[in-house]
Amino acid sequence: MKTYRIEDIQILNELPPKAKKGDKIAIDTEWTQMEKKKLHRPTGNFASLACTFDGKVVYLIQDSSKIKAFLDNLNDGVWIFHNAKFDIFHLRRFANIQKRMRLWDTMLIEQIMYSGYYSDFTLADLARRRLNIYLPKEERETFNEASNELTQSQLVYSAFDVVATWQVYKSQRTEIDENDLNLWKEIELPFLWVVLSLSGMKVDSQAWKILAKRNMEKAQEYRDKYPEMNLSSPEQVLKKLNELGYKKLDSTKEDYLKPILSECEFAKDLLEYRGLSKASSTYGENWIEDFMESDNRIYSDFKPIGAATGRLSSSSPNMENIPSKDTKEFRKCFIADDENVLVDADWSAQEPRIASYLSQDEKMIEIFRNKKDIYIEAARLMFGWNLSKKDPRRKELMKPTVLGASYGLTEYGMELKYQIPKKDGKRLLNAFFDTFDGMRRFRDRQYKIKTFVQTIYGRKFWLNPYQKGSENNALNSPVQGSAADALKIAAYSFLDRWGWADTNSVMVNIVHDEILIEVPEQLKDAAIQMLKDVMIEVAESMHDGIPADVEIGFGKNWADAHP
DNA sequence: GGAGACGGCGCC
DNA sequence: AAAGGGCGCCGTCTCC
Repeated sequence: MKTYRIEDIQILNELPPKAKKGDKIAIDTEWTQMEKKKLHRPTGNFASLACTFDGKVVYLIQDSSKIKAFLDNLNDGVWIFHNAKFDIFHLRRFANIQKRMRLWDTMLIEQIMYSGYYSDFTLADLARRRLNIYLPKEERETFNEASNELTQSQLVYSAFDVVATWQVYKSQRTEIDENDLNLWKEIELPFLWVVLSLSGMKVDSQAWKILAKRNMEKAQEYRDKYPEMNLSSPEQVLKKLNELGYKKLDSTKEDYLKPILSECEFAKDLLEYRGLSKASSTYGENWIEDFMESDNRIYSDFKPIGAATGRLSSSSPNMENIPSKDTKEFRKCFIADDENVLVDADWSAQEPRIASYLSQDEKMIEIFRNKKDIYIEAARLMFGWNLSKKDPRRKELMKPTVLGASYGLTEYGMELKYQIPKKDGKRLLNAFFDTFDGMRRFRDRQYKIKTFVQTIYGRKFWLNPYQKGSENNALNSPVQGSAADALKIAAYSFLDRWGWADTNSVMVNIVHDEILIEVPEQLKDAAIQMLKDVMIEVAESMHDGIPADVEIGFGKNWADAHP
């Protein structure tokens, strides 16, 4: 593997020339003293901005007052970044950058082309794979500790980075096919601007801290009850359970302990403790201290392609796993500003609808066309049951069966996860695939694929047939990924229709199939109507012939707004 | 004292 | 023999 040499490039410490339409310009920035876990927030200091038109001559400035002029000169060209979200967010601290479609992101494009095939998409990974060039990691890691002024060696390496980005672009451009290019232009590129526009969610920090304190104290009571051991240590917990006579347990996770809860006080205490411990550690005081900003809002770092399926992910903090099932207390802490309300919309039974489209299962499609509840109707067709919406069998048996059918759930999983006896689980799954035989054919067809599978809009997921779980990936990725495609299109379309804002848009959170916006109270009804319309239109144009349904609500906090 | 693996668990 | 997909974050434990 090669490394770049200084004599391969020329560094000019001046503004770039005026770009012409059609110029392809790689751009890269460097920042010093960035706070870890806050790379997505305005921390650190500007160090350099570099670009190259040809992979040889690099224009590089270190004076932040020249950023605007630098970018103005590049305006007519196509901008190439590796992880544009980062550079654009930080450049916006110095220059107004409007959403533009003349943009290429080597990271997102590589993810579009190779999700599932590779798991690492750093610039160094791409340079290694595509260019056979080694970008030294050591130098890259010196930027954080650096003082504001970069050393000569750091400047050279930042120039190498922008050259690598340009060369990776060239390599991708010759290889990318029409399908992947469309995904970029129609879905990921527009959605990138949504992520850059997101506002944070406002948090009632007082309420959160009271909650955190209570959970901490309750967790402490359990620690005091078992002073001889550490309840947070699975190893010690397993030892204790063995002493109590539960010798064949090989895990202490909740699923394995549920069967013994009625007879074992320790197991019961342990699970109580775990819940409180999780709440007070992951969602404790630190959460506020670490992430709440001076405007009382929380700004998460959303990765546009966070999962190989195409889903987003969220971190620092993760806004996708705030507790909601056992208690609404946490989501009550996410609030709207005084004159505003939160509007919260999610697609109902989104994944079963997508599965019915992909499989073209006639009976499932019929149920959705008749606007019926999929779980109730499946029970009727499978067993002749006549369930009400509140019948526990709907939630406890039918939901796992219908949803699990697109994941590859087995009767063993059903027993472990839902305490459904294996015999009954087997019966449920058999009845499901007997009744919905299109789904069985779809499943069996997907299971045979060994190369890649695609979403409705063509997003690829590369399979590794030698990897455990590959068959289920083939089954589930098109379903999960199509849902992600719809989400991205809907989020962009809504903002486009509502009125675009480059930063601090009305959109405040996105959770897989759920979109949250915060709007002035008097615009609430219009927002509800528009968001619902857009989400239904987008879903129905994707799964053509199958109606979509959106549940939408509003309120002063997230819990009340959630339908 | 930090990195990384692991067990565990929050959400969709 | 194993036994549902996708994430990110916590504490523990081990290693250096």
